[in-house]
Amino acid sequence: MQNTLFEFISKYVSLTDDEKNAILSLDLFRSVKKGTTLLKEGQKSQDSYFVLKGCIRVYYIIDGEEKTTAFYTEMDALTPHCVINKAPSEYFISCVEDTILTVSNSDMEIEINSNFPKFETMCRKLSEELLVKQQIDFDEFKTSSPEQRYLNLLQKRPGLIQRVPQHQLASYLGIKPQSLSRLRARILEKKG
Amino acid sequence: MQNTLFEFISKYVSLTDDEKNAILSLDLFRSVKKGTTLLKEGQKSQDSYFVLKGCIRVYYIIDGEEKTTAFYTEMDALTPHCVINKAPSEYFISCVEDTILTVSNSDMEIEINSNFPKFETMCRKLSEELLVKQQIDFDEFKTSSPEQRYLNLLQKRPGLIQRVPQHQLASYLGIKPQSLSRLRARILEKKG
DNA sequence: ATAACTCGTTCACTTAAGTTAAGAAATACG
DNA sequence: CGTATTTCTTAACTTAAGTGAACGAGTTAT
Repeated sequence: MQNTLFEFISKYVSLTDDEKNAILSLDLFRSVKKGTTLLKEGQKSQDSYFVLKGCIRVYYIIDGEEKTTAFYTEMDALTPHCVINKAPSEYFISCVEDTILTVSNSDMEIEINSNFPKFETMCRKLSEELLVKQQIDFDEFKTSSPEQRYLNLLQKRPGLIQRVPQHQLASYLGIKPQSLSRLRARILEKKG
Repeated sequence: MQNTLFEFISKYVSLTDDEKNAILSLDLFRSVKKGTTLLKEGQKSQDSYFVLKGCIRVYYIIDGEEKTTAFYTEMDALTPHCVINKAPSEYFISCVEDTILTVSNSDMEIEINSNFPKFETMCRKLSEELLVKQQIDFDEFKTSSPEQRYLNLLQKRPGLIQRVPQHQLASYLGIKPQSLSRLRARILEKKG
């Protein structure tokens, strides 16, 4: 499990064994049951997450309806808006599956930063990379239909469709669950 | 015009007069005519932009059709994907209006960085801020209908609708120009 | 000045998504 | 084990977006 974390970090900076041990001594690892809510709307939080195993999702509740906007799975890092904003959260975060993740708060990060300047470099690289990735995702979303989005997702994250309830997937694609069912039936028809 | 740049920078770090002069000596300012293409699909580029006056847009050409995904206006900064990726650009950038902007390339940024560590701090803060802003925009896009998106845009960037051709605005909203016309007529009906 | 083009709008028609409702299948729970 | 609940699918109907075509207004080019 720890290897997953270090494998991720090694994409951005290389750590000595001392540095690795320093990180391990922070005791960041947590096990969370399916259905657990990590963050609620209106809450203030300092916690960032890194998913080692399992799946967590971000969703809003708008007019009483859940609107899922993101799924984070193995090797995905998530810093909620409210941590950057220092404002109450506008959304919920909860576990789709039993999940193992690291939880780190701002104080810890400041402490790591002061001991290991490398860490700051990693954060800069990471947020630059995420910015570009997200911009590409957004562009793809804007320029394609729900059906294309679904086919796209099948290619890019083939596992996700199996792991996640359809109604959550539907709202992630910007449509209603009924439309997703219909759309899938339509695709099968075309193929067969 | 220079004040606009320093006003922007002052949101992230404070500069001494010496530092300001060092930036001015780089001769970053450019005037560009409406319609000029700053970046083409397939091109490699190192240039980042900051809009002082005017408007530039990002668009893809997919199946021969322009798909506009972003407009940048006064005080907006833009680093194209290809600068981070070091891969050929997937999209075009061109001027919607006569525009004044700063153009800086990676080499310059590295040089500024080595002389003013402040500058690196600014970049980190900026990309964190942009990441959150963009995530919120994406979430809003996913969770709303074209009509809601249009009304939203009217509120958030009221000037933009006047400054930009309707067909570009339509594809920015994820719909066809005809649908935008219809949608606007529908809204007027409801009001009147 | 006229022809060619671009741009925005409108219309009729097609296609796909939203809505409401019902029922089957899977899951959770006492 | 069976009951309740959630999840997924199907269907009929409504609403909105896509498509293709036509038109007028404004722009550009020759």
